Amino acid sequence: MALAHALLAALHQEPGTGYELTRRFELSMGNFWQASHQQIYRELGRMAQQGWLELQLQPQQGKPTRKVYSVTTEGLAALRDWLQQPQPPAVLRDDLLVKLYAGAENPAAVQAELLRHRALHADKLATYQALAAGCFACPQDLPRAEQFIYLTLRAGLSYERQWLAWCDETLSALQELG
Amino acid sequence: MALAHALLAALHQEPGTGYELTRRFELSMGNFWQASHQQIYRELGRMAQQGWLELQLQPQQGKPTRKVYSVTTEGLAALRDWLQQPQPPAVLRDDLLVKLYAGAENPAAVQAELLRHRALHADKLATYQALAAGCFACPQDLPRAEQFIYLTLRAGLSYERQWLAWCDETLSALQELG
DNA sequence: AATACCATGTAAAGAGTTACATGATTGG
DNA sequence: CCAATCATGTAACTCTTTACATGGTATT
Repeated sequence: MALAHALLAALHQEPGTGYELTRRFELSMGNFWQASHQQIYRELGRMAQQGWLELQLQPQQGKPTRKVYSVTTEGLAALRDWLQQPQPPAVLRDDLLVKLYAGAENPAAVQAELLRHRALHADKLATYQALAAGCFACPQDLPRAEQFIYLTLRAGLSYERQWLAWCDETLSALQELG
Repeated sequence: MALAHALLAALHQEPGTGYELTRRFELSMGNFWQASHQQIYRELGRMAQQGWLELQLQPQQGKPTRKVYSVTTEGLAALRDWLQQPQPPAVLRDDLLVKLYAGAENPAAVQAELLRHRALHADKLATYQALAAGCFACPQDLPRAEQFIYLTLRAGLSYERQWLAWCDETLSALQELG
């Protein structure tokens, strides 16, 4: 049920529609949680039924009615309750490392894939750095709640930097292996 | 279908039973792939039906028959084929970061959870370091295929070291936030 | 006597992915 | 005119988790 809690956290920060949440899960939250619009719409429906969210309809001309969700008192209580429950660390399931494990079968293919991933991580890192320099230029001046959000961005930076460094280290090890 | 490929990689390194694979997925491979025994037994059955694995039965007295799986020529071909196909980087879905995102609702709870995770990461790091010092003391003397496996262990080390450092950094940021 | 380990599975529920589907508006 | 963006959803499928189930052996 963690998608539900991620949605609670997002909607508690600011109410929004399924579509907007999909965007947010691609940008700021996408850093540590990924969800497709199908998942989000389904989950929002469930959560509204459960009483965690309330729905405000905003009809528009020529467009589907906007369904703006916001967190109810029960929803906030559920979020607070969940914050106190210990959770195991995220599980890692990484194709690239499976490939490296069997890398002796085709070192060139693995090397190519490492280079590709290196580029993807470098891109993400650049995106996060731009975000940090832009919206979070002076973190100590931010409202309190946003300082916590800034700390999640720092996690993204640290995560991408680590993979980038590991790709480089591994590529040179492969060079030496020949 | 990536569990299938992780199993191919594991069984290509050395044939084994579902139970043994479950152990291996807890130890060396658990570093980058996690799978429960239920998943593993089911997937092994499917893969055998598909012709990727062959099965050798070793009856035992007083115990269930051991079912030792090994990779067939088709299985190896499937693994080699998969090695060449580009794959997106692993997705991260981390409860802890969702909690931090909503951390303003209960900073103390988040701090406690960070400390708990810090300890878990420190434990894992120690386990990997012991493995590196033990089985992989002289990596350059290892057989070629195991040098690739060693590189996946280095990923685990890097990953845990990064989370540990991030936990520390974030904990001191929380101190300052008060 | 109890716990842990070996060794295998089934069933059901929950979460996530992929494909399909619609229709207006805006920018190049 | 085509592609992208806004905005919503359904259906089918796959993958993962949790719970249930059995039974012998070894250790404390």
